[in-house]
Amino acid sequence: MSSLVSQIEKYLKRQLAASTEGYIDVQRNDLASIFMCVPSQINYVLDTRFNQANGYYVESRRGGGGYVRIIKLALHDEEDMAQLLNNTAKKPIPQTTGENLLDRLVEEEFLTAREGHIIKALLDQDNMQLDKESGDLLRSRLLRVLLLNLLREDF
Amino acid sequence: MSSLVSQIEKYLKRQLAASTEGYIDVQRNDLASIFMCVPSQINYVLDTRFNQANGYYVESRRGGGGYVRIIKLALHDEEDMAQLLNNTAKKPIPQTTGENLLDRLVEEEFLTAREGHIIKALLDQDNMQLDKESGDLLRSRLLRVLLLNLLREDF
DNA sequence: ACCATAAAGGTCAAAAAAGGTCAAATCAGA
DNA sequence: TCTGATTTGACCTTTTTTGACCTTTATGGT
Repeated sequence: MSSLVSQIEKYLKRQLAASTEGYIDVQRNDLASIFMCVPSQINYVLDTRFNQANGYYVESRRGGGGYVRIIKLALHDEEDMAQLLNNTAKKPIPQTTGENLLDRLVEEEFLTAREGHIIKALLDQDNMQLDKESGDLLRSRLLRVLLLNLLREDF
Repeated sequence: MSSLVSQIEKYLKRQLAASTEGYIDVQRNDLASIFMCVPSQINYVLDTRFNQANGYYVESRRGGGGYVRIIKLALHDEEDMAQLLNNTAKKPIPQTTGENLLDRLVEEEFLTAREGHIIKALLDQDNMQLDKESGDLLRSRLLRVLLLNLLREDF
C-alpha cells in the first residue's frame, strides 16, 4: 500500500520523463483532485521529492492562470559534476542528504543501481559506526572521492 | 506448543519462499494483529530470526505507508563468501589486505572492475583521513557490509 | 485608474500512521 | 531453581496526511 506521496511522486516523474523540455507544468488543485487529497499534499510532495538536493527546481505562480513548474536539473557533464564537487567540499553531509545525492547519480546514470545500493550501504551511519559528526564528515569526504572518480575518463 | 516467535518465523519464511524477488514487505502492525500480539513482538522475531547471522537483511520505513522489508541473503552455494564473512569479522583490515580482498572479489566476479575501483578509493586510507587504527577498523566493518550486500538476493 | 472578487498557490502546525527501543515480567527447559 | 528465551507494555522517532488561514495575481465593473 504505497503512500500517497509516492504515488504522486511516480506520476510526476513519469510525466517528466515523457516531456522533451525537461520540465512540466501542473496545476496544484487539479493534481490534488486527481489524487483526491488536500492541495497542500502536493506541496509536501514537492518539498520532499522534488527539492534541490534531489535534483529538481520548482517555480510557481499564484493567481488566475497560476501553475507549478517542475524542472529537472540534469547532471549532464563534467561541468555540473564539478559544481557538485565544490558544493560538497568540506561540509558535513548527513545520511539522508548523501542518499539523495546517490539516488540522483543513479537516476542520471553515473552509477548503476547496484553501485548506488552498495555505496549507500557503505556510507550508512549504522554501518560506519562513528559518531554522527565524524560520520557526516567522512561521508562528505568519500562522496567527494566518489565524484572525483566518476569524473575520470578511464573507467 | 510452538512459541509465538516460531509461528511468526514460519509464516514469514513461507512467504519468503514463495516470493520470486528474494524479499517480502510486511506491515508490522498487521502482522501483530494477525498473530494477536504486541507489535514489538515482531521486532523480536526480526532480531532473533531474521538477522544477518541467520542470512537475512531487514530494512524498514516509518510513517504513513511504512513497511518492513525482509531480504534473503544467498548463503547456499556461495560458501566461500560465507567463509570470507567469517574471516572478516571484527578484525582490523589494513589497506593492502583490503585491496587484495577487493581484487579477489573482482577476479571471482563478485564485483565488476569498476566497482572494485570505486570501493578501493572509498576505503583508501588517504581518502578516509582517519588515524590508521580507526581506518583499519572502519575498513573491516565496511568490507563486511559489502560482502553482506553482495549476498542480497534482491539485486 | 481603482477596487472587489475570484482563482491560484503557500505556510504551518496538529493529528495520524507507521515503525523502533528498552526494560520488566513471565515462561520453559536443563 | 536458575538461566536464557519470550512476551508485554510504556514511551519515542520518523514520515505522511489534513486543515485552517495567508498571499499573490488576474479580471471585470465603476
